[in-house]
Amino acid sequence: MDEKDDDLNLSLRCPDNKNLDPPTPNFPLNLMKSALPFMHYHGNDLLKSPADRIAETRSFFQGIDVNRPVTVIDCEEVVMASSPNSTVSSVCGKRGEREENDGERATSSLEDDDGGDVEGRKKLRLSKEQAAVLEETFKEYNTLSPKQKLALAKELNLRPRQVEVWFQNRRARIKLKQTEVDCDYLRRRCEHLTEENRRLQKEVNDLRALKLSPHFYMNTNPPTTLTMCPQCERVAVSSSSYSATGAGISRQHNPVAAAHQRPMPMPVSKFQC
DNA sequence: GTGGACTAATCC
DNA sequence: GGATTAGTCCAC
Repeated sequence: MDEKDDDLNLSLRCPDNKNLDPPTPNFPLNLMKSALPFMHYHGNDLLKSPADRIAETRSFFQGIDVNRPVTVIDCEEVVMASSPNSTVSSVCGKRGEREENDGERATSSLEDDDGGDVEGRKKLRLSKEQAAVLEETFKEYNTLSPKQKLALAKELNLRPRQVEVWFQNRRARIKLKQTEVDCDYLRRRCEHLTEENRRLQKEVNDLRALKLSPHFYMNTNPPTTLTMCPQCERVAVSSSSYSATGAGISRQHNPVAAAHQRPMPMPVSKFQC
């Protein structure tokens, strides 16, 4: 068994850990463009790294009065981002309609009441900046309140529905990855326990063979006792007449005791001593 | 394979 | 009834 198993530190995420970061507090409700560090990627802003922008956004988010009323500047409005990486918001029409407007990717599109388009779905690729901000926000709030969603959508020039879908997918895929980690851990645990079971079975068989062995009944005065090592839980033979010279049970016929005496490399795991 | 988007089911 | 999840499609 790989000793790395000992380092397996499964941090099972509680499915409800979203509640650890309450979505609502400290989220920006002020949507004044002048206060939004990400709203304009013009001029010097383009020279800033995504990390700088994230830091700006973070400080911005944390500096907002949560109780201030929301100033929503038409969050459904789709504004073309100036960033060369920016893409137009996807459109949310029925499947089958989505191929109709391939040539119009760079234009804003008509939308229905829900912020969705009626022209058919287009594939959105988030810009690095958008993805970075979404990721950073997700680290703090893995679910968004409606106000948070609106604010973030406005900031990133996305539709609230897109932000919502992004968070849904993010949660789903993180959960999927966590499930894979869990499965891997359980598989290793199963292998470990199988191996442990095999070893114990062998010890049982050895002890049974020992019991049936003629040697077991020789020199039985004083009585031989089996004791279990509290550390490794292996059974050892002890007897007042036992000696390393073989007066008692020969180590050759007592593999358990022999194993205990021998400086055998012990399988190390957190389940064994 | 990744990730944005959708629908249906489920939860609260 | 709105929010979320599970499952899925499919553009890239």
